[in-house]
Amino acid sequence: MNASRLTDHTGYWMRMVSNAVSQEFARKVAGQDVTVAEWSFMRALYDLEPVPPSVLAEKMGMTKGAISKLAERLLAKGLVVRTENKDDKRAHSLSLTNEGRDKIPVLAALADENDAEFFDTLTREEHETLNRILKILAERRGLDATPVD
Amino acid sequence: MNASRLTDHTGYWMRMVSNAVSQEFARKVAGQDVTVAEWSFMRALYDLEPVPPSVLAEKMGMTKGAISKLAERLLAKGLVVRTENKDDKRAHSLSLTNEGRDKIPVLAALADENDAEFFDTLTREEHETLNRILKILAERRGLDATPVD
DNA sequence: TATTGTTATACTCTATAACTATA
DNA sequence: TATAGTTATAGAGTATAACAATA
Repeated sequence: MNASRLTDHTGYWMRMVSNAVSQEFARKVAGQDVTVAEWSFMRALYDLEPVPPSVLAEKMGMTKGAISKLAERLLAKGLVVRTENKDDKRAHSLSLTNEGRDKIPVLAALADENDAEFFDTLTREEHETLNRILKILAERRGLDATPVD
Repeated sequence: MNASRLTDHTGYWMRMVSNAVSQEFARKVAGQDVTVAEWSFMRALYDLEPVPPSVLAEKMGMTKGAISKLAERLLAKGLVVRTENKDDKRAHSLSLTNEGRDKIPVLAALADENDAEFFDTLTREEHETLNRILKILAERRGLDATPVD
């Protein structure tokens, strides 16, 4: 085990790059009064709504406690609503409000901008390969990779 | 801007995957009484020691305040030492202690294990491509990609 | 004055575990 | 008893900004 072997950990470099990307993106969405985790939550809702918190937790790789806390904040911001389940009073579903849904394209544009800033340095082929690999990895972990189109 | 376009954000998927990898790795290194950020810090030191905190901050994409806090914790654990700079009494350098250096191969083995768990699902070529791309991205951001060998 | 680094403060993110309400 | 979800608590990670010491 020599020094150069140590640099070969994919998880290490992925964390390094991902943190840089997310930190910069956090700055961008702060102007919209939204955090990165909130964007992620809203993006997932956009595909899945109406969805119970338990399913969202599974799809996002988070605990239900974490989802609950995030949901509460988005509820307070008026971006998300709860809908009661008539069959089971313990359960409910989460959806975007109109205000929340209207914010999606704005935030997506910022995400595009941020992606460009970091990934346009890659060739088109490299970028596509990276996307493909990331989706494979997400899918294998049961994270919410939308069905192959 | 339709729904399917929204799934194409590289940053989104990278964060999803990176968080899953780091969370699992955190569980693994917890048994060594080390956090993921501490491992990252120690790995960087392994390549750069002795190094002033300011340089480490730059190489790791963190603020000097964050480095200071991490360094203090590793100092308390006996894994890192400070060395005074005789020319400039404001400055100092950080290095691993023998105990810290001995821990590196143990932690690196856990990182290998964790990488295998997540990335062995890829073909060898895909894995190598991913590594190459991540290093390109890290380098362009001035993060401490060790010199090309 | 400028620079190196620390400290104080605050907030996000997340987990674990205890709890509540309903089934 | 089991399940859906919330709440309480705690700690990691990080930033910003004020500060101290030295240059």
